[in-house]
Amino acid sequence: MSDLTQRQSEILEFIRSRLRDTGFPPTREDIAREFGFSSKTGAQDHLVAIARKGYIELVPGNARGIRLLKGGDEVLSHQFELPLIGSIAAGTPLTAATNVESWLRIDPQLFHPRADFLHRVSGHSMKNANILDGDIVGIHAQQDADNGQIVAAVMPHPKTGEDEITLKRYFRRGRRVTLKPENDAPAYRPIEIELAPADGDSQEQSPFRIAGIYAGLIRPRG
Amino acid sequence: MSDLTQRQSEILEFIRSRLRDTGFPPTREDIAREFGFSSKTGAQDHLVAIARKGYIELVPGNARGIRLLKGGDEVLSHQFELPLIGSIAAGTPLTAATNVESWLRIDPQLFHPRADFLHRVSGHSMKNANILDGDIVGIHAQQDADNGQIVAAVMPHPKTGEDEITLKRYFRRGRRVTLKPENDAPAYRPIEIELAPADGDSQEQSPFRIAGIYAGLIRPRG
DNA sequence: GCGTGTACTGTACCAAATAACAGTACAGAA
DNA sequence: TTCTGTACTGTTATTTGGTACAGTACACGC
Repeated sequence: MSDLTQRQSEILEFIRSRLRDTGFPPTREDIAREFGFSSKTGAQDHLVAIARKGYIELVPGNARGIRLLKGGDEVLSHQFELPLIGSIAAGTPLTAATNVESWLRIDPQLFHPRADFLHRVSGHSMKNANILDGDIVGIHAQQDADNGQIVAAVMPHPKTGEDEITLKRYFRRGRRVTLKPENDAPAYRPIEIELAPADGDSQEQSPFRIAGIYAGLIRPRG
Repeated sequence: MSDLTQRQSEILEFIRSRLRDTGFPPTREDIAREFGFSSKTGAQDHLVAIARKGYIELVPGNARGIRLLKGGDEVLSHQFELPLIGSIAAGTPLTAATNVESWLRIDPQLFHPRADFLHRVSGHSMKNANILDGDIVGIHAQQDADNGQIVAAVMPHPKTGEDEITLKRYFRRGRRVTLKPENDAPAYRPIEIELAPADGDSQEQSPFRIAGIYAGLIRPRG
C-alpha cells in the first residue's frame, strides 16, 4: 500500500502521533530529536520526500506547516486507539511502526495518567501487584520515575539479547537502581543495575532505560 | 454552556476551523489578522483568557502551541463504546439509558467473550480473583452460567433495597444457588439462594438474576 | 470611586523554526 | 560506470512567532 520507505513511514507515523498527542504537528527539530539526527536537514529531506509522494503537504514559511493528506480520517480514529508494542527492533524508537503489533480501540484517557502505548505482560513476575500473565498494561511514556513506581523498563533479554519491555517496581539510590519483581517465589530476583557516571562525553549505553510508568491494565478474558 | 465571552468563542471557533482546514493551529498573528487586530498581543490576551477557562491549553515556547481541550465534536458511533452501568432504576432493563453512567471508548471485542456492558467494582469481595476495588469489569450479557463462573448478579441491596450489580462466583445444585465472594476474610460470606419452583405461571420474582458473565476488566490507574 | 475583567494598540526582544547550500556515503538501476 | 534516490551531517541566513512591558478605553459590581 505504501510506496514510502521504512524510514519515511516511521516519520509519517511520528507526525500522526504528535498530532494525536499534542494537537499540532512537530517541527523539523522535533523530528530530528526523535530519530536522533544531529541536523534538522535530515528531517527536512524526509518531509520533502514524503510530500512529493503525496502523503503530506508542506506549507512554506509556516512553522509546523505540515498537513496530512492521505489517511486523514485515520488520524481521527487513532485518537481513541493505542498501539500494542511487542518486541523492539534494535535502534528504533519505541512506538516506531515496526514495533507496533496492533492498534487496540481503547481511549487513552481512560487511564491515569494517560496511556501512550500498551504492552502485553508475559509471566507472573508482577503477581503481587495484581498484574497477571496475559494482561495488557497501559504505559504512560516518560523517561524517569519515582521510587516505588512500577515502570516499563527496556532492556536486552538475557538470552536473545534483543531489547524487550518488562514491568518492574523501580527504586533508585544514587547511581544504584533496583528493579524489583512483585512475586514472593524465590525464582523472582530483583535486578540490580549500576548506572554509568554522568559525564557528558560518555559513549556508554545504559543497560536499561525507562519507557514509561504503569498506568493501569486491561484483562481481556474472564 | 459557555462561560466564554462572545469574542472568546469567536476566536475558539476560528482555532477549530483552522485545525479543520489547515491541519494545524493558527499563530497569534493569524488570529490578529483574521479579526483585524493591529497587534498580536490582542490575540495573545484572548488565548490566555480562553486557556484560563479551560477550553484550550497553551504550550509555552512552541510555535502554534495551542491544544483543544473541551468540545471536540466527537460524533462517534457506539460501535466501539461500552455503557458503564451504575445503579439500576426499578423495573428498567439493565442497559436502559437511565442506568448508563457514561460511555467508555473501548472496543467490546477486546474482551472474550465479547463485553456488552461495563460495571465498576466497589469493595474487595473478589480480591482472590484479582478483581480489585475500582476496577471496571466487562460483562457478557447472558441469563445463565456454568458452575464456577464469575457472574454479574442483580439483586437488591440489603439496606437500600435498590437493585444493584455484584460480582460473585456462581454455583448451582438443583434449586440451590451459591454466590461466593473470592476473599478469605471472614466478613465475606457466601450467599445462599433457594430458587422458586419453575411452574410457568408463577408470578414470583426471583430474589436475583444473572445479568451476564465476567469477561475481563480494565484497571484505570497504575 | 475603586478594583477587576475584557478588549484592544504599539513597541521590542529573542528563541523557535524554516530553508538553502555544501557535503558524505551507500545502494540499486541503466 | 554513471546516475538517481535515500539517508544523513554541518553550517548559516532569514523569517516566524511567542512573550513581556507599557499603555488606553470601557463595562460591571461593590
